Amino acid sequence: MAETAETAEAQVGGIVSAQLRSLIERIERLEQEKAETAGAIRDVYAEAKGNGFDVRTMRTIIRLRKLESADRQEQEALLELYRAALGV
Amino acid sequence: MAETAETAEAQVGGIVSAQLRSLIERIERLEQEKAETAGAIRDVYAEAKGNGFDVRTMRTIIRLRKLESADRQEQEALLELYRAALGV
Amino acid sequence: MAETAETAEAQVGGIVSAQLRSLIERIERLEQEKAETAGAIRDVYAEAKGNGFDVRTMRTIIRLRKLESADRQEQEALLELYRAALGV
Amino acid sequence: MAETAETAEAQVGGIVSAQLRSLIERIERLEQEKAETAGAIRDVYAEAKGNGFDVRTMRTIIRLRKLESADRQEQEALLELYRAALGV
DNA sequence: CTGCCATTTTACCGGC
DNA sequence: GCCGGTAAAATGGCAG
Repeated sequence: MAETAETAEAQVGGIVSAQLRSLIERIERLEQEKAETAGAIRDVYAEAKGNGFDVRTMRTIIRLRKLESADRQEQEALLELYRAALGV
Repeated sequence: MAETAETAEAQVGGIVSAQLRSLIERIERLEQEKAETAGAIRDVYAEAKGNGFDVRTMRTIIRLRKLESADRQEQEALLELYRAALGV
Repeated sequence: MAETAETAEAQVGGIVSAQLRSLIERIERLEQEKAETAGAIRDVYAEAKGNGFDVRTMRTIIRLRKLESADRQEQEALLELYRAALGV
Repeated sequence: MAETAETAEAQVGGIVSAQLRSLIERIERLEQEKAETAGAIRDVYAEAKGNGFDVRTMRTIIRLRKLESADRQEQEALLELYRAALGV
């Protein structure tokens, strides 16, 4: 066996370090992607504004639609909960 | 006039300090009140559970009702927005 | 005896339903109260800001004060914050 | 020419409406994409946690890395974090 | 004790 | 260029 205890430990530290680096780089890549998508959204709003639409109103519409969809999902969840509670 | 510049400055610092203390104490008092209300809510859930109700279901119902009310409010806000936009 | 089994059951269902409604309303009332207190807290922060205080620093002070069992390091941070806040 | 003024106006309204719908759908699509990327990030954090890494520390590291113009103090904090993370 | 959900804090974006 | 408000991230608390 060629490695002393310290060397083995160093290897483990190296491996852990490499894992950490890999995870962090993956996250940073994804965050960049997310930022780009956010940029694209901003561009669409800007385009809309350029075509005379009111951004504030658009945001309200989109928020409302999201809310309605969340509402529907909740209703389904509640129904499912009742279903389970009643052993149907 | 009895005060040197330094003394006046110290007075100002003292006043600012007293203001800060007062504001912080008000906030802490309100936060305590909020915590107490949160405790009361927990108690009601505990009571409900003791009477055989399913807490999870109750939470879902309450969340849904809040969502519905938020939805209604948003719809009104949207209407109001349109109203304003059209100069009615 | 005037009630059939089904009627009695329906009564029980009605009572349970009323209990549930009552519990939910109590919780909703308390949550509203809690929201109002939260609003009051926001108002105090707004007032503080209006008087030239830094809200972020105040939040930090309050958070640190909540940790009554603050270790030495936190005490130092608190001191440093006061120092900075008062421009000493 | 077959269209009255009102009809032409209705057409314009229809076109505006279609434009608005298109813009909103584009935004909603992009927001969904953004949400999916956010989900992927959460997954990576979960994986990291599963491999024994401390998520809070990782978040701090990533935040510090984002501040490319980190001053010396931050660099020291980063070093300290790595040191703690690797148990040196 | 783990995962989920609510709350709180931070960051961003539009408006003035 | 700043302010205010709104959405996202992060932390803390609670149920299971």
